Amino acid sequence: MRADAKRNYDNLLAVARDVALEQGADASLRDIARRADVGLGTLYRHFPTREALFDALLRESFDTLKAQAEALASVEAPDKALVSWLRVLVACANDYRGIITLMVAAIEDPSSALHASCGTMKASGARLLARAQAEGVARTDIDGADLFALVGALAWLGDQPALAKRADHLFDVIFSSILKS
Amino acid sequence: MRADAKRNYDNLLAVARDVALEQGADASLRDIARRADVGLGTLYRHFPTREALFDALLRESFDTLKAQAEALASVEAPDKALVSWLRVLVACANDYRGIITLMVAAIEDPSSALHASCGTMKASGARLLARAQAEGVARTDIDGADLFALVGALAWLGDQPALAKRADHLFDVIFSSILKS
DNA sequence: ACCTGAACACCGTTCAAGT
DNA sequence: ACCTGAACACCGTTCAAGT
Repeated sequence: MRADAKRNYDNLLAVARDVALEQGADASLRDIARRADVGLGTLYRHFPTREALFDALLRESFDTLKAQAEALASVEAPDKALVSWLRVLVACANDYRGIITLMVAAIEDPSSALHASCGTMKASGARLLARAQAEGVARTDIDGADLFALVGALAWLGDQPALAKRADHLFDVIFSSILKS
Repeated sequence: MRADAKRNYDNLLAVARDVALEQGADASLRDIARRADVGLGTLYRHFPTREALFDALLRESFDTLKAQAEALASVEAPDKALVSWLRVLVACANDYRGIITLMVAAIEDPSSALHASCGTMKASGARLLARAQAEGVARTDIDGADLFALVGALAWLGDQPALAKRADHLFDVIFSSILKS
């Protein structure tokens, strides 16, 4: 990548982070380009879709979550491992209001730039769930897809100003019933 | 209301229903006016906000739900009454994809045209929940606001194409843990 | 009273023209 | 290679002008 292109890319990402943190996942791309002092086409060149932009914004979080899932799978008690990992996942989704909707849509859309990352998250969760189930500490009538859906629902709660304050409590309500330890 | 105005109102509502059933709660108002062969200002005259339009579209459902809640409160077993009423509420919300987001926002916004209706729904649910709790068949660590939030989360699941098929199952998972019958 | 549609200030997305 | 911004086809919302 040419030096000026690299500079634009980094600047764009930094500005997008600021804007998206305050305006959420459907922030105006035009506004981002404007604040980054860059032509709109430059934004589209670096991030052909909104999903590509958010995948870049969440890159670190996704990588960390994947590593954490692997680490937790061997050390912690299976129920604690699952719940604490899910808590982090939901928190990451809540960083960008509305991103969870893009993420769930990405699951069934292989052409989405978020598809791979979301597949990884889903698989990591499914593994932690399977271990908890195998050890008899999680109910067995849900699977990895159900778990991802529940994460989506809880992240959505955290995105709604009117409901956000209940999100943590409802997380406990729901997972206390899924785990039977 | 003048005869021509009444005709416009009814027509607008009918067209809006069709469009919203297929496009969801953020259907284009311009498109609705266009399909109703009416000026955009006429739509705004009859329905000053999107919320006002959807409150009108959901009027019957809201009234029916309120009546059902009252009827169920005296005949059915408290746990069955609660769950079956909630199922209908979620189904109504799922009629218009995305309407649940407007509804939850309306709770904390007294100026929303959906505020009253949502308050009524929340109160109806809270009453059924309180009865179930009083009779010892529902866990007591959630309140009416939590219940409404759970309904929102489940309705949101039903709105997501990638998750909708799991919504019914997760409804059961969640409420089987809230009711202890 | 009621209706119309132009006007305004925004979007997302594309692409010819520039360096 | 990369960048720019005008162009296009849309929005929601308001409001002067018409009947």
